[in-house]
Order: sequence, then C-alpha cells, then structure tokens
Amino acid sequence: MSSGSVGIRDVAREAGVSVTTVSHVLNDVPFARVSPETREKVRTTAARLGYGPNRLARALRSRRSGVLGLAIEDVATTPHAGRIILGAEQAARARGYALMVVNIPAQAEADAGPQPALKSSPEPGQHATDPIQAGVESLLARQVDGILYAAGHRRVLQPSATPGKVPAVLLDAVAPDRSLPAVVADEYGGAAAAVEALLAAGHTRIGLLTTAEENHSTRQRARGFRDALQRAGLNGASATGEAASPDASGGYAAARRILAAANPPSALFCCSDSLAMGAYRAAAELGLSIPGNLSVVGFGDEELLAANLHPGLTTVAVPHSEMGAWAANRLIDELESAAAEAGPTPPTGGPDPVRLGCRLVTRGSVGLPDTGKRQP
Amino acid sequence: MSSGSVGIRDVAREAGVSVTTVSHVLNDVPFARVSPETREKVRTTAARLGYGPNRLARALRSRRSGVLGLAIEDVATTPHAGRIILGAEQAARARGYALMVVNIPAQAEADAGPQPALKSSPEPGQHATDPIQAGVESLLARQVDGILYAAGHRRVLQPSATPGKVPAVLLDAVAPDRSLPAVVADEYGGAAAAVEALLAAGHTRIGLLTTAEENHSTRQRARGFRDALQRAGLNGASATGEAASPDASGGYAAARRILAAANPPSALFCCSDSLAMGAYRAAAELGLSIPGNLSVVGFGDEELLAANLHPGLTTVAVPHSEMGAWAANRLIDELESAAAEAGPTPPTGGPDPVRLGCRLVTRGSVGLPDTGKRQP
DNA sequence: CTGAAAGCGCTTACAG
DNA sequence: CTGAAAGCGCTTACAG
Repeated sequence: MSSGSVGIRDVAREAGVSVTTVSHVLNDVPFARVSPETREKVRTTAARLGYGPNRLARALRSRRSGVLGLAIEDVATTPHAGRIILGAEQAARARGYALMVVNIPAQAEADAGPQPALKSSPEPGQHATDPIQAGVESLLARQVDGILYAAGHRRVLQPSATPGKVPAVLLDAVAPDRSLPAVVADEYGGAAAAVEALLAAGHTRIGLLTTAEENHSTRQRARGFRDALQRAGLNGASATGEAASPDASGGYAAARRILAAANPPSALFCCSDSLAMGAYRAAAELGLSIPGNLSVVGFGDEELLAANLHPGLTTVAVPHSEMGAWAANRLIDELESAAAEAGPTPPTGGPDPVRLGCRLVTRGSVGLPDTGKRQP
Repeated sequence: MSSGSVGIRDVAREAGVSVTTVSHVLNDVPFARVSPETREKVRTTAARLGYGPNRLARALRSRRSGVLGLAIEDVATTPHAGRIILGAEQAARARGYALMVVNIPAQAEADAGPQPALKSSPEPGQHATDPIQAGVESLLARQVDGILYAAGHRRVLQPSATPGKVPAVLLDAVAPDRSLPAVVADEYGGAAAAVEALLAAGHTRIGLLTTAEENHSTRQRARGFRDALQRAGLNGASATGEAASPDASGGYAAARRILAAANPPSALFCCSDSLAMGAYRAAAELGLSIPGNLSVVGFGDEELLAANLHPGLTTVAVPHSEMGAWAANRLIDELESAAAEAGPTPPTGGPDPVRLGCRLVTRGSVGLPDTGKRQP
C-alpha cells in the first residue's frame, strides 16, 4: 500500500485549482463544466506528479470497490481453472476492475437433493462452517462489487440467498430457479461438431465412449453425439462403452469391449480426453493404428494429453477463457447499469444460461474409415 | 460492496459505549484497558448485530489493505498455477489476508542478458507498456500490501526497482542480486530421490532423458541425477538422450535412440512427465514392457499424464501448493514485522532462496532390472 | 478504564 | 465555470 503518496491535494495545489476540480477532470464527471485550459492543466500536472488515485479512498466514498470476487472450485485440480482466471482477469482489468480470488473445495455433483448454497451468512455474525459460504463471505467482507462463481463441474447451484447482497454471475453452473445470469459451454453442440467431422470423413459406424457414472457434461456430450447421428440418418451409436472410471484405464477397458465386438465401429467419440487416451491403448493392443484403422475424437482439449498423444488427438475445446471473460463482462455490465440507475438487470443473459461454442481442434486422430485392408 | 451496512457506530450505540472502545475490543488492541464486562458486552452486541468491519475504511485509515497481490505468469497454460494459487490463497486467508490475482504473459527464459523487470513504473504517470509492469502496477494501484511474483519457469528475475514500494516475495524465481526472499523447489534433490529409488530397485544402468534446450529446471534435474549416480559409485548416465522438443514426441525419438543402442539402460530418468510419455511409446514399439523390461521415472507429477499412463508413472511431485503457502506466509511475516517496527526483514529466507522438497510419487513404472529374459 | 476528535484520500451534493 | 465543506467507516493519538 503506497501508490507514491502523491494525492489529489498535491495535484490541486500544484495546478492551482481545487480538489473538486481535479476530481471532476480526472474522473470525467459528466455534468462538470470545466474549461479546456483547466482540464489540460490538471491532466498535465497529474501526469507530471505521477498521480494515481487511492482506490481505497475512492471505494470508501463512492461505495464501489472496483473489485470482482471470483469464487472458484478446486482451482488446483481442474486444469480449466487457470483459463477461467485468465479470461476473467483480463476482461476485468480491461474495464478497470481487479479480481480477488478464493478457492472453494469442490462439491459432489448434485443435480437433485440438497444443494450447495451460494449465500452469504447463515446467521449474521456467526462464522460460516460451510466452506462455500466461508469463501463467499470472505469475498463479501472485502467489499467486492460482485461475485463470479465458477463451479468445478457443471451443475445446478442453489444461491439460496444473496439477500441485499451483491450481484453474482455463475460460470459452468446454473441457478435452479434461473435467478442468476450464467454462462456455460455448449457441450451438446461441441459433441455434434465432433460427430460431424467424423461423418464428413466418411464414418458411418461410430462408437461412443462415455462414463458409467453420468454427470451433466457427459449427458450433454452423449446427447449431442446421438442427435447428430440421427440427423445424419444413422440411428444411434454402433456401439457404446461405459467406462467404470472416468480415466484412461476406464476408457481402455470400455474401448476394448467395443472394439472386440463383431463389426466394430471405425471411429470412436470419447466424452473426455482421458477416455480417449485409454482408447489409444486399446487400439494399440488390438493392432489398430490411429487414424488408419480407427479414428478417435476426444473432448476437453487438455493440451498435456491431446498434444502428447501419438498421433495428436483431435478433440473439442471448451472455451473456458471466453467463459471467464463473458462472466466478468456480464457482471460489470450489471454493476454499471445499476450505478447508472438504468434498471437492475439488462436483458443480456436472461433466464437461460448463455452457451458459448466449443471448437473442434484438429490434430491427427481422424482419418478415412478403414477400408478393411488392415496394415500388418 | 455492502457488508450489511451495520457499522461500528451502530454497535457502539447499541452497547452503550464509544466507537473507540468498540474498535479497541474488536481489534484486541494491546494497550487498551477495557473491563472484561465491557469487552463481553461489545462482543455480544457485535455478534448480535452481525457486525463486520468495512475493510476499505480500515485499510484507508490504517494504511494496510490486508490484500496480497499475486502476479502469476501464464496462469492458463501452466498446470502449476492452480496449485500455487491454492496454496497462497489458503495461507493468506488463514491469516486474514485476501489475494488479488493478475496474469502476466510468460517471458522467455533469460538467465543472462536483458532481464524482465519487477519494477513499478517507468516514468511516474506514464502507462506501462511492459506487460509485467502493467500487471504489477495494477496491483500496486489497488494498494496491495505486498506482492507475490510467481514465474512460470524458474529463472533469474530482475526486480530492477521496487523503490519505496511494497515488499515482494519471489516464487520459482530468484532476484539476480538476491535482494528479495524467494522460494523454489528442490529439483536437484527431487531428481536425486528418483535416482535413488531406481538404485534401490537394483538398477545400475540408468539413462537420462532430457531436453536439448536447457533451462534452469532441466539443468538442476540433470545435475541431481548425475550427482546421485556418482555418489552411488556409478559414473554418469549409461546413456543420455536429448529431446529436440520438450514434449512426448521429443521424448519418444530420444528414447528410441537410447534404447536402440547396444547394452541399453534398464531404467530411464526423464526430466519431465511429457518426455516420459514419449519413452512409454518408444518402449512399446520396441516390445519392452514397463516396468518388466524397462523402469521409467518422470518429473512433475502432472496427474493428467502420470495417472493416466499405463502403468501409472512414478514421478517427482513439485510442491507448488506449499511454495505458494510459504511465499504468502513469508510476505505476511515481513508485513507484520514491519508493522510491529521489529526491523524490516526477519532472518527467514535470507539471501539464498528457500528450497522446498520434492516428493517421489510411486505409481507403477519402476520395477526390478530386466534379468535379460525378455517376455515374448 | 473510557471517550471526543482528528483524519486516512477521496467523491459528491451544493453554493456561488 | 469553480470551490468550500461534508462525509464514506474506520483507527489512532490524546485527554481524562
């Protein structure tokens, strides 16, 4: 904390005007009438002295801290967290806001039943015992202007209270009553795009590799897959493997089952890159080369996996950075429209969550369907 | 920004005391003499009203924001960033501090030559063009009490100025003149531990897989490897492969070269998990099973890779979370000792960077040396 | 043991 | 077109 200790008063004295005028000029206050010469003089003086406003003082007086709180689940274990932070921070900074981050321990998926709550305090003055609340409260106690809540796994979230509190935007989650703006990835569309790439390459027997334990993501991906097939006049997957565990070893076992069947698929759509990695091993053991004998598409674009596999895995990228940026911008829009008294919530991002498109990243795992002549 | 709008004045009125007394009690001001009854009354009243201090007001008055700035390079692309943030945020929160995060674009490695600068402003009042400066300045403008600077890749950093500015702690980097406290991972020791595990399993011909383009990390890892061998009475790697690219395909080609040589090593120490992934593929193509015919150890413990490989990769974990926590605690120590007028810098973490130990994570890629009877 | 008062550095009605 | 003054909600000497 220092900022150089040159204050608005120094600028005023040096420029021979009042602090009011300095404040008006430097903040471009709309209705302030100041002569161009005075404006110039103030600006020059401020620059010469290296003046920067004390944001704390400004925040205290104006009741706006210019800080966004980001509550992010499992920052350490999900590889997406970094991209979300990047997108949110850059967007916020571009608009003059800063980002305060707290980690929230990941919650179990809970599409039904008791919901994790995005509320601020159980009883006023009590310390929160719920880690979600503790995190959000610590943000609120810091006078953030609004909160970005990024769920580790997409799911329904209950903001059972934000009463009299700050605005919030959900990221990779939706409020059960749709009461909060939310942004999610269009995983359904991403899956469809992956299938279409496979169809375009000529595949008609396409298998699905998913996880036995469903969650919102795998459901959307599997649905996108099935609907795309249907649109192409193909009914359903030619084989479906459900991995017992959502990792490469689960994918391996499930892929072995699929590929060992009679008339196996010539391509595999995998609901995650980890599963796809398992499919690579299964293919190798069965003497199937990728993409010569088998095409594979993953989901997630985990670079560490996808780019390191051989051949590189063609997969669907989830736009985490864009989602972070969208959420930050949406929150700031709301804050600034509220400040401008222009009504509480602009129409953008109304009841339905905004879906941001997933992009297919083409590497080397998709080829033409195997003609039957298997390489030795 | 709201915090419920119940202020210290409300508590004072309700409890029938002055705001001074409330402040003294709630902050446990050392030299304040307040009767136990009054203390109790103030505490109860504050709790009942759900009072929480406005940190902005406190910060403005006390000139301490209670916020740590974390400038982190490449938050989106390095998988370590999340763990650093987690460690730093938790440690900070535990001591009543919050964490403000800015992303810094990664810099090229620069052990010599012009250094990236951790300074605050080129010319007062000018906008910084250097992205590092821009990030650090945006933190400083927010009145953070101190700065944590986390480099993406360990390297020497020049804090060519922090003049009159806040204290800083370096993470995964050192200042050229050792002027700033710093914490790094003991990669040298981690590599030695990996080698020792291989030696303990009985290996004597151990190859080294590293990258052609050296950086501080690979140098330390290779040195740790060589010195551990030497201590065991073995002179040097039985083979060294330098990967043209620091990824799996580079590791693959280099591993092929090593393993194709006459009298190849029975174990491979790889300077990264990506390289190790390439070694797996090389081994598979050569008909070598892991760990039956070849043992492999990686470095980094990238779970997405290490746990998904088959067999699971035994590898060295870098304590990023602990480093984040250490750095935050070190910074807070400095802030609080400065506040207590107890001299500027406590002896902890003096000129030399503190090295935090790397842990060997055992999965399934290390076994006994191949006896020569190769599986069919 | 307790309180009245100044002041952190700004912004914001308000007066002229 | 410009400025004097109040006040955001605290902490901190200081007085009693």
